[in-house]
Amino acid sequence: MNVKDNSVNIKESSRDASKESGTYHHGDLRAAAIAAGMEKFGGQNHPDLGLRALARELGVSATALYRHFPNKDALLDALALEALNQLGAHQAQAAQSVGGGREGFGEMGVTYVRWAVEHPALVRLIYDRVGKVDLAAGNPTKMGEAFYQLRAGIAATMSEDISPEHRATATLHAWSLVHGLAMLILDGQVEYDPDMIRKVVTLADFGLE
Amino acid sequence: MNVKDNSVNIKESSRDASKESGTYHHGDLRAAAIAAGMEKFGGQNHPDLGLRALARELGVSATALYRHFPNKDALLDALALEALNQLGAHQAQAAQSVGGGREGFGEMGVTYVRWAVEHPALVRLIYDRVGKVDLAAGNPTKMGEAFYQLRAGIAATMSEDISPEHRATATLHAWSLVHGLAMLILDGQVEYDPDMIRKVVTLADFGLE
DNA sequence: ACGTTCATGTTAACAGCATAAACATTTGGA
DNA sequence: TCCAAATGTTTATGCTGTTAACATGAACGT
Repeated sequence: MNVKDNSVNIKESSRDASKESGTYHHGDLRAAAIAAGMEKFGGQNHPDLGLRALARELGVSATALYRHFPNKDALLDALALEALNQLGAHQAQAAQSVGGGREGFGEMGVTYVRWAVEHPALVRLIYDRVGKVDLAAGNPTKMGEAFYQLRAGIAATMSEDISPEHRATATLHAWSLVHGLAMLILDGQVEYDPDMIRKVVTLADFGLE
Repeated sequence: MNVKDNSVNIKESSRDASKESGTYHHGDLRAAAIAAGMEKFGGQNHPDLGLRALARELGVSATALYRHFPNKDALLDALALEALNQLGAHQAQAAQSVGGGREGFGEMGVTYVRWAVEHPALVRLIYDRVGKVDLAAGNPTKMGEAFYQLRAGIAATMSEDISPEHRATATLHAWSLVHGLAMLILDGQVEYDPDMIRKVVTLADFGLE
């Protein structure tokens, strides 16, 4: 017999973990793994995930995740994509409820930084994974699209009667500013203060108004 | 007998590693370890150091480093401090050979970004370690001083007849901008191009001239 | 000159990690 | 109903950081 005398317990705990969408025989492990991973990264600063720990938390064997992800990096990629989509949605929503110009970008920047502060490990994960994935295999991944959306959201706060080159430069300027500010906060070099963020961000003048 | 028949070889390779400042009996391992670590991080993007690999490279036993560093983090801290000092020196030198105002800061920013691009793993290491160390034990570490020097270098490009608060805001703005730009490049989101860097950085207008 | 002490290095061992191979079981379709 | 594919478990391998016990050699007091 492969399974020992506590097999029933193991199965039960497996069932407890997730019993929705039970299309196949034990549970929807892949989704459960991503959900648990996202939750684990939610309140953390530095991304640190152990396959064994995650599997234990899911009530499943240590190597079970290899049926759904070829390796750890693949799981992290999935998490990073999920996180990037969340950030993108947040950002798009903020861009919608805001006008253009300096104040508009101020709101936009504050939103970016706040999301980063609230999900430090996820921001780190996003940039860490995309830095390795996109370069390795020149694949037009979904992460590429998601990043395009992000940049588009930032560019949306700028008026349209400026040259494309200047527009590109200004977009990069804005992205660098908010990203750098967020990173300095996450790395403990600057303390988070929304008012201060807005002051710093609204100092930006792209010559766009 | 504790040492096997190849003990002589081991000793010899240990001597080869570093024979200067031989104050104590085998070699100056601590310095050699830091030097080797710096070299290993020099041409790397993501910081990744293995104690065993490093020890092997130094011709020394796997656990020998524990006589000089309480743990791996302590070694990384030492490396980060060394790197931060190098960056600081580079930055101070750049600040000296440059005037104030927008162009001055442009030169300064290009220097910061270029150093980051040339030493990716070291920049990552610096911010990674300082983010954990300074917060954990509220110690007025040498890294704190080094960072102060860094900010001072950036602030030096600004004229003096502006209010301290505005000055602080502008400094943070400038730091965020160049740091974010550097990070986006290291993470593969922006390709390194000195001219573009200068364009983006000189877009900054802090109301300081 | 000699013996002790301390800094430094080595060996062996432990727990945890990612991962691969072989085996077991459940599901779903022919 | 039966076979194949999907999913999970067990076992094993080689890596990692770290600790404990032991060895060595240099420095220092007498």
